[in-house]
Amino acid sequence: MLVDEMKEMPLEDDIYLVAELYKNFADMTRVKILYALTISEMCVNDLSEMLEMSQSSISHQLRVLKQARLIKYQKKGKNVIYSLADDHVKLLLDQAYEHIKE
Amino acid sequence: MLVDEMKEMPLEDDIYLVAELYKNFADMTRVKILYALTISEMCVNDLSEMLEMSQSSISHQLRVLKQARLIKYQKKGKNVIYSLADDHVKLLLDQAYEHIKE
DNA sequence: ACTATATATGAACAGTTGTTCATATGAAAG
DNA sequence: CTTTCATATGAACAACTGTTCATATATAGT
Repeated sequence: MLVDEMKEMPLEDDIYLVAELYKNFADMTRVKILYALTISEMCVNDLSEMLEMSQSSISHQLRVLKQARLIKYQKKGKNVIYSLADDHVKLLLDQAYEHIKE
Repeated sequence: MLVDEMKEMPLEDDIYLVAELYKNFADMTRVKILYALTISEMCVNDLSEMLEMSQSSISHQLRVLKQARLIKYQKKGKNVIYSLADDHVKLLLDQAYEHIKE
């Protein structure tokens, strides 16, 4: 038995944060965007074409992911290049992928 | 560079499953239930009291988690004892916890 | 300054979700 | 077999979410 095994509930605030984090992954469009960005950083239009979805829809969802700090962006001329905020994001995707493939 | 690094989008169906999986974790009540069950298996009334929520609400959410195969149950007299389906579930919780604590 | 291109944003709307309330089911005890 | 306790379920409703459409902002090129 591991010493650090959990035997108590986490704090309400932490549970809130966990649920909020997972909400970002609870929609196909956002998961697609995140997967796309694991392949390569991309501008809004690239994402829009690659995922065959309206620019507006992509843009709205990018805002959600941005606010959750799962992605970051950098302006380049007329474009805005989005990329994953860190490796943790891919880890979360991979973990889910493993789960559904078991 | 890792050999198995992803350079393609997963299939639409797999993305759907990933999003569906994460939906289960995208609600505080369900996350609370799952955390509670990492501590110990429990009947509906235990959960209801522990989380200070109505029996009906807990029962509805247990159904969702059951359908997602994240929990299993076993009847014991008048009670129904719920427990986590497998270790993977705790892993998914832990991963999120790490993320919010970084 | 004007035009074209890229992105962001707000309102509106439909679809989904989580809770409550009332009630049903089911099992055990008397 | 009736009562009690534990759980499940359905309808109703409010809140939330994701898309579309229209429009705003911003940058680059002419």
